[in-house]
Amino acid sequence: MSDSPLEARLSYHLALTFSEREALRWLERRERSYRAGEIILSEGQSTDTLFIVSSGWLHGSVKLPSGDRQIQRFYFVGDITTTLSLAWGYSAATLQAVSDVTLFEVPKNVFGRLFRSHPRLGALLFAVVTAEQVAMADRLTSMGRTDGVARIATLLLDIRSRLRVVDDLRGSSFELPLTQQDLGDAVGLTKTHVNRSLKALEATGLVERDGRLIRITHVEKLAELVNFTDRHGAIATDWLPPTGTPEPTDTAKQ
Amino acid sequence: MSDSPLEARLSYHLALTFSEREALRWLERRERSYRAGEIILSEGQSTDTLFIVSSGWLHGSVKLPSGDRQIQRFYFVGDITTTLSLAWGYSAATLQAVSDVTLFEVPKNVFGRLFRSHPRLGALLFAVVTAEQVAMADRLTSMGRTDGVARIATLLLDIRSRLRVVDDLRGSSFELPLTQQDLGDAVGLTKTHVNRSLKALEATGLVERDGRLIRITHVEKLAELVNFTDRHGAIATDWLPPTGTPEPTDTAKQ
DNA sequence: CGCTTAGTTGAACGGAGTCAATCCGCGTGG
DNA sequence: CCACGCGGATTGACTCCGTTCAACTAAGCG
Repeated sequence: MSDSPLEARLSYHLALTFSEREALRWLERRERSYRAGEIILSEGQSTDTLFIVSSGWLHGSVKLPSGDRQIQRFYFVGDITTTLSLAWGYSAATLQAVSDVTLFEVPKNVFGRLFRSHPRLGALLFAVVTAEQVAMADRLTSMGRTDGVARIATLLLDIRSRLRVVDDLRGSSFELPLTQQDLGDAVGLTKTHVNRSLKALEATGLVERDGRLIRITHVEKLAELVNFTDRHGAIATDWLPPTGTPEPTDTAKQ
Repeated sequence: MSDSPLEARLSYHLALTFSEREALRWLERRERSYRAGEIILSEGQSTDTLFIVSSGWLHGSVKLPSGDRQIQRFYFVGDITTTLSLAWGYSAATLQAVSDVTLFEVPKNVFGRLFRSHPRLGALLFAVVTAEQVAMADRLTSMGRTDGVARIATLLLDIRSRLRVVDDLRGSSFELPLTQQDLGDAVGLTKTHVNRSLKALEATGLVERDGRLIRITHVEKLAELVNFTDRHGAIATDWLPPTGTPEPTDTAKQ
């Protein structure tokens, strides 16, 4: 009965009330599917909807005048693409499907109402974005201060930990429907060097590859080697406000 | 009467109600000052407070096992350091004062209550963080896909546009109390190469330096040259929920 | 089966790092 | 008022990681 991705994501952090769960499901009404590789939204394109990932995964990227591309972030099941366009009337990046995906389209104003009807959810969503920001800061650190091998390793670990949450992920291997060019665009390397870095990673014995299948044989060891911290675990919720809405008379004080 | 930095920041996007303004001021009660260079909070240190920047600016950084440092982001007047510790019980980075600063300390749960008493502010804060995330994605792109000169130029443009908001910033020059090592730690370069990049920038005639004073003589031209977009302007607010709190009976629907 | 896209590999180049000396501004103590 | 000390800015020489350019191979597909 409850296959709501967003609900699942938030429930991971906190036990939701019936009312809250219902409100989340309310967001997930307009559904649409895309094929792997399809472009859902282009950079600069005007839009007033957000997307909640229902299945599959995708990425947001930008193109530079030089022709280079930077993949800024990946979106997995339960993620909301608020980054792209909530703050403006247009999208700050191109959203493209990595695998076949199903998305819920949420008008921004519907999303906005959620903050009013369910303040606790609003606060929780805020915290989730905050955690994402830290994850992005990690990537920044990775790109700014580590070499090719470490960048690739970090990316693989990160993707793995995201896929783990939803997909079955039996064993330690997972499918990576990304081109080496894509990997390079994500971590700031040339496809050529991505290839060499992958080879080097394999040589350490910590990672195995078979076509699009990646297997990290010693997750802990690799994580320590490249100083990786998983930012996708549970977040603190002790500071959240109580459920429901306060008395209408309760304005500022309290 | 209204020298509340957070209020000023949010008012920039939206006309606030009296009640909302009062609620924001309520956050800014515990004030504390630090000298330039002082460390306010260390990476990993446990804490349950957030900081609102009242005056001056600071940065958040992490240290790598290799000894390298990465400055992940700068905080200016009106910024809230939710990134650092809202989602966990400890800080994800080290917070250090760049200039002399004054900060308001806000307990996380007090911050949380704001979402309940003033949902619209909650949504607005959400949007602000979203915009910050896009700004950080820009930095990622800059570091992943551009050379030293462009990275430094982008950083200077970004800092300038942030300082512009609050400081007087008469003319086009501003003081940059950052070491070349700091600049390097921010954009992923060696201090040596930062120096060379700065020299190269000066050679273009678009930037002038005099000690710690930076002057960008042709902002537009430089911005276009390095493909810089200012993400700190006004954000869309048309999707925000109405002011105040809804009827207590109004739970999920609507 | 030919075509096209992605993965590999080699060789040479170059941006950025490393190492290290020198310069400079400035505060301090004498 | 001046010598000294120190952190930061500069600059030079050399090295190296990652890019470029360019084959060449493997894999999917109509």
